[in-house]
Amino acid sequence: MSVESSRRQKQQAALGQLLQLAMLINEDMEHGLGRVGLTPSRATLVWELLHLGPSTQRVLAEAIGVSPRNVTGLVDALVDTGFVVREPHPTDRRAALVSFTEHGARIAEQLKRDGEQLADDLFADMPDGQFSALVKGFDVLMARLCELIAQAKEKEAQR
Amino acid sequence: MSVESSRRQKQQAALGQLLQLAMLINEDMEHGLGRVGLTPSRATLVWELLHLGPSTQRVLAEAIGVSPRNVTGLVDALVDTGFVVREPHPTDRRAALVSFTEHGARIAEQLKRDGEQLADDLFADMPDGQFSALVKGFDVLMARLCELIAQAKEKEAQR
DNA sequence: TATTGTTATACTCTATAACTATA
DNA sequence: TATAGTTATAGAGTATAACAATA
Repeated sequence: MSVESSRRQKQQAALGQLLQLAMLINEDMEHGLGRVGLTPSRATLVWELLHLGPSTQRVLAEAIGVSPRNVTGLVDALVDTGFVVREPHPTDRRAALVSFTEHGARIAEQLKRDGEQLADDLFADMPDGQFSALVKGFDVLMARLCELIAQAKEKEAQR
Repeated sequence: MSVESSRRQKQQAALGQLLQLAMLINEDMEHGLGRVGLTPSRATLVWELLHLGPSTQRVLAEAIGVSPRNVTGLVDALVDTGFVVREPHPTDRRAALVSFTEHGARIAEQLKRDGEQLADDLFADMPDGQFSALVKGFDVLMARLCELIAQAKEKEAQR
């Protein structure tokens, strides 16, 4: 077995680990969401609403990258479960402004704290040097990945 | 701003980066799957079938972690699109053996090669030292995460 | 009696297209 | 004419429960 093939195998193991890590974190977060009565998609909307403030569904659709029709369903569900309300837009009678109920605002803040807690749980015990090396690796991977995606898009556009 | 709070912020940024990295990789893979006519769930079944060889639906259900009913739908779809066939089980007349068509086997092998290619694209340019540090970070994170999940499970079991 | 896979039913997320009310 | 959000329709993934055929 050559040195190159060994590195290859390590690279595949690394990709596998990265994917598994992501899967486990997602499952963990999803589990936490379920405990407060949110699904991942609804939580994404709640998250955006926390950062945007009261917004039209159109704005929310663009923020979370789904169709306007889809947002109707997510907002319907969040209204039914008491997280948000639709209010009339002050100047545009076609539009509705989505904003938090008290309960929704409380849960949104809790999601924020939960995220902070998770980051702390994952990284707090890591020595500074190891942590910086990991972040540096993330940076490099992200840059490389964006490069790959841009290349792929270019190729597709040529067709 | 204290040193501690700065580290906190970096930790959150790191978690955000990890999640975004995972999201981008998943989107990229999903895009590739779409090009060969597979959805993520169906591809997971194809992937398991590649590693298990011809299997009953029950075995597949446990391998991919979904209900037997769900596997029925996935196999139906993969039969309709020409990736797999159901064959009678040689000794158990209740069960069906799912196995690849020629086309399915070819695509499954291609998925494997695509994964290898992606790992190469992502990591090949990384110096050995940086790569090892990154893998070490993944190891530590994975261990920490499994610890956290185990703790959470224990707490839930107490209720 | 237990197991394999099905039918029946339901919920979530997603999309496009056609339509209504309003700009 | 364009935009905001809806109804209508469709497809994918997921689940539980009841039931068939077979072990």
